[in-house]
This record gives sequence, structure tokens and C-alpha cells, in this order.
Amino acid sequence: MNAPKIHTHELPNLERAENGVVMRFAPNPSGPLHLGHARAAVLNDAYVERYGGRYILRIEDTDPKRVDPDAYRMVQEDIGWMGLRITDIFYQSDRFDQYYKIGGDLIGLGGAYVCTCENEQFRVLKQAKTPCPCRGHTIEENLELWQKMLDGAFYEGEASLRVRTSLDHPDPAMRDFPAFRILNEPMHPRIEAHVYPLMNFTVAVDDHLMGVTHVIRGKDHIANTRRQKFIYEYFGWNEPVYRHYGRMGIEGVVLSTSQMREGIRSGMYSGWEDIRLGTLRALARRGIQHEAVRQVVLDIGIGETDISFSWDNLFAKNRDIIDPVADRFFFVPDPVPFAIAGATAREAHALLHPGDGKKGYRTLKFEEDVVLPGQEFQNDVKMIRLKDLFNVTVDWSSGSPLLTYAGEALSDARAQKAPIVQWLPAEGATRCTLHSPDGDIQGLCENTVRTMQDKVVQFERVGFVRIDSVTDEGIIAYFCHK
RNA sequence: GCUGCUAUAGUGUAGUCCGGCCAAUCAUGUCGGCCUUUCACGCCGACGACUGGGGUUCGAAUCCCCAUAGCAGCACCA
Repeated sequence: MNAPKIHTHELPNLERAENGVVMRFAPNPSGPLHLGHARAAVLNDAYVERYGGRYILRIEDTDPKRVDPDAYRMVQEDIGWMGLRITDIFYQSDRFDQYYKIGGDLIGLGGAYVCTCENEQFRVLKQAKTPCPCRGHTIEENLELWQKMLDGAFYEGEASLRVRTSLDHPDPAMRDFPAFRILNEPMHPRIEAHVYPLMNFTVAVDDHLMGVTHVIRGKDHIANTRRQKFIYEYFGWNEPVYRHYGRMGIEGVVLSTSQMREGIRSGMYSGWEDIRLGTLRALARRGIQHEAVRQVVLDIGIGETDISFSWDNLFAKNRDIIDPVADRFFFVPDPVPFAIAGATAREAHALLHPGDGKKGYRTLKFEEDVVLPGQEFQNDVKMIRLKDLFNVTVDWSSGSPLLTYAGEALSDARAQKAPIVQWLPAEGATRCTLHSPDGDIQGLCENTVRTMQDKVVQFERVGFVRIDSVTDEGIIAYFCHK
């Protein structure tokens, strides 16, 4: 066995980071974390690790429509699984009073105005670079309207606070974007509010108040960064260093939380842990190690190129970690019973790990009746070696295969190019269902696997699996990768 | 439509800022071989890329221009 050769691309250095950094991971608690979150979380974590400093977890729960009360817990669990070195935790829902105050300050600076236009009407005016009537309010009028908003004088959609940018800005996305809105429902799970701040406002305010020095986030935030800079400018705050990495598409899975939620609701998926999902808990259930996720994310880096995530690359990292430590066991898919003629009862000893004899071996009793993988008999094999036991010849003359003891010598099996297959005693094996993304496989496995709950083992000639549960009914395992 | 970002092998990535050391790195993948009582691991070998077109230059993956493609934003989501 060799030490796992982990070589990961070095992340580029960050400017203005020599004296330490303050960075943040800021998820929306709408569901559990997935691979997309892991990228942001790990990248930031790695830089805090490199430069030293604080790593802030900021729960961005300012949209009650997109808050799942369970997600507060799930996000924490997922962060724990990833092993992030979080030093500070903030909930934006605890900070509304500050946002209101600073919103008022921004109005006082002439940087924001209360807009009571209809949304669609404003959109049209904006495209035409034309100010809406509300833009002409004086600061005093705005302050008054703002107070009315806070006092509940407006209903949902009737008023918003907009940041005054530049109406002839070439990018329509920059023109007078909203900072607060009014929402009458749903109720926020943690607080009572009807004036809700929007992310471009809270992010700018919080990044400043929390002393964030470096922001690493996806390219989809480039426009938001530019919007947030307007707020920095009004207040004269120092901007953090921004880096935006490219979009990451993931082959074969839905990453959108709302789509996953819908799939779960409709029964298409069993839950957030369904192994067909890209959630971290789904990966963990299959036996993907958090360190493999970290490595693959660091390997991908912070390039601005849009990329497609490759499961192969993740599996390779995971295999590097798992292969040296995973115990080996026999699993017989599609088990077919056979009686071996001419063999004497005995015990077979098979290494728990072929590269590490110190781990010892497991013992399998042979007493004439065994089960073998059905697919080994699809073509007319003449000889098979039962691994760690002996050779058998296969006689097809009666139509169905008859197996007869054919000696111990491995060299005979080699000479005959006999397949070496996993086997189990017909009496003394445990039922095992192996769930894989491609479907379920029924089979039998060694009884010892009963002691391996939550561990990742290798089913020889099948692949690495995680033992999910052990009951009187049998074992449930999840296929990880070859 | 407007605005912006990106463009190296099947996938990820190095090199691009400061042109020559790049007939382009490493990993993964695929194929072949060796090793092996697993179709795992390990070892050896092969395959495979600078989006296209102009320009600057003695010389361009690297600089400039144009084109094309992909992505994102233009939400009272994050």
C-alpha cells in the first residue's frame, strides 16, 4: 500500500492578504448544502487557512419565501461535515434594525429614495433611462415615506426603497436597484417584519460592518458586486477584494434547491439524502469523504471559466483516500446456489486488505454449498476459481452447470485463465441490498459486514460501498464508485 | 435588445499579467501491457488541446482587432 498521492493545484495568492483576511460563507437557508455551496465554502476556507484570520458564516435569510426552517439545522450539519473553520456566525434576520437604520442613513446621504411606482412601470422607464416620478423626492420627503414604510402604511408591492445610481448607466442592471421591499406574507420563521432588506443592501452593509476583506463568489454575482459598490461609495467605505469564479455545471444531477424540493415532494426522490441528488448529505451517504470534495474543489480552483463538474475526478480523489483503508468483503450479486462435488469442508482466510496484511483476515466456512454471482455463468466457462479457496471445473453437459473440485493450485487457474470470483457459504451469509444511482442490486454478503455500519468498504470486484444500515432483515449499502 | 465575463485534450488544470526555455504541465479518463488469489491499488506505455480569422513581431497559447460560441445580469431571489 502506498501513501495516497494527493496533489492539488495551488490556489493563486490573494492581493492585500498578507496580514490576514476576513472572509465569509453566506448561504441562503433554503435547503441543505450542495456541491455548488461546497465550492464557495471550501475556497474561502482554504484562503482563511492560508492567510489566517476570521471565517464568518452569515446566514442570509432575508427572503421569507425562500427560508426553510429545517435548513438552519441542515446547513450547520453540512458545514460540520465539511470541517469548515468557522469563527463567527451571524443571522441576517437578527440584524434588521441595523439595516433599517443604515437604510435611513443612505436616504440622508441622498443615496436612496422611496419608490411607489408599479414594478412593471418602473422597468419600462428604466429601460428608457427615464427617471420615475419618485426619483425627484427631496430627502425630507423620502425620510417621511421611509418612516411610513416602516410604520406599515404600505402593503406589499406598494413601495420600495431604491438606491440612486445612474439612470443612463449603460448596463440596465445597474440603474436604481431596490434595497428594501414590503412583504406581508409569508411569516418569517425567526422574526416579525414587513419591510425586508434585499441582498445587495444587506451584503454591502454586512461585509463592511463585519470587516470582510475578501469576497470569493460565483460569476453570477458580478453584477451584484457592481451594485454593492454604489453603496460603498455613498458611505465612503473601503471595498473588499473581490474574486468571481466561473459557473459550475454538474453532469447528471439537479442542483437547484427548488427543483430538488419539488422532486422530493412529488416522491421522485426519497429525501435530501437521495443519492441521485447533488447534496453533500447524498454524497456522504454514498461514502464520499469530505476531504475528497475539498480536494476536488481546490483542484478546480477559482478560474473564471465556466466548467462542468466531473464525477470521475471526484471519485478518483475519493478512491485515493478510501482505497488504502477500506476493508474488503465478498458480495455476491444475483446469487445462484451450487453444490461443489468432491471438496472437503474447510475454512478460507481472505485478507481484509490486500495491501495491508496487518489488518488481518476474515474467515469463511466452506461446506459443499455455496452461492456464486449468476453473471459468471453467462458464457460457458470451463473453470472458475473461488477466491481464497480453490478451483472448480464447470461441466455443462447436463445443460445446467455442475461444479467439481479441481485442486488448490492458483497456477492452474492462471493457466486456464479461469475467472477468480467472490463466493459465499450458502448457509451463513447476510442479505444485502446495494442501492446505486442506476438501480438496486440484490445479493448476499459476508456476515462480518454486519459490524461495518457507516463504514466504507470494498465489495470485491463490485466497488466501494458505504454500509448504511444493518438490521435483522439484512444490510442496506450504497454504491459509491468502482 | 442592452451590459458584462469567459474561451488550452472527453473532464479539470498549469502556462497568458512580464511574447522566445511550450513540438504546451499535472491529474482524471480511455486503450494496451506488467503486477496481483478483486474488474481495487501500484507500475510502464499510448491516445488526446492552445475556438476561428486577421494583425504586430525575427518569434504569439501568451499582445491588438474582428468573428463565433458559452455563461451571467437587466427580480420588490440569494
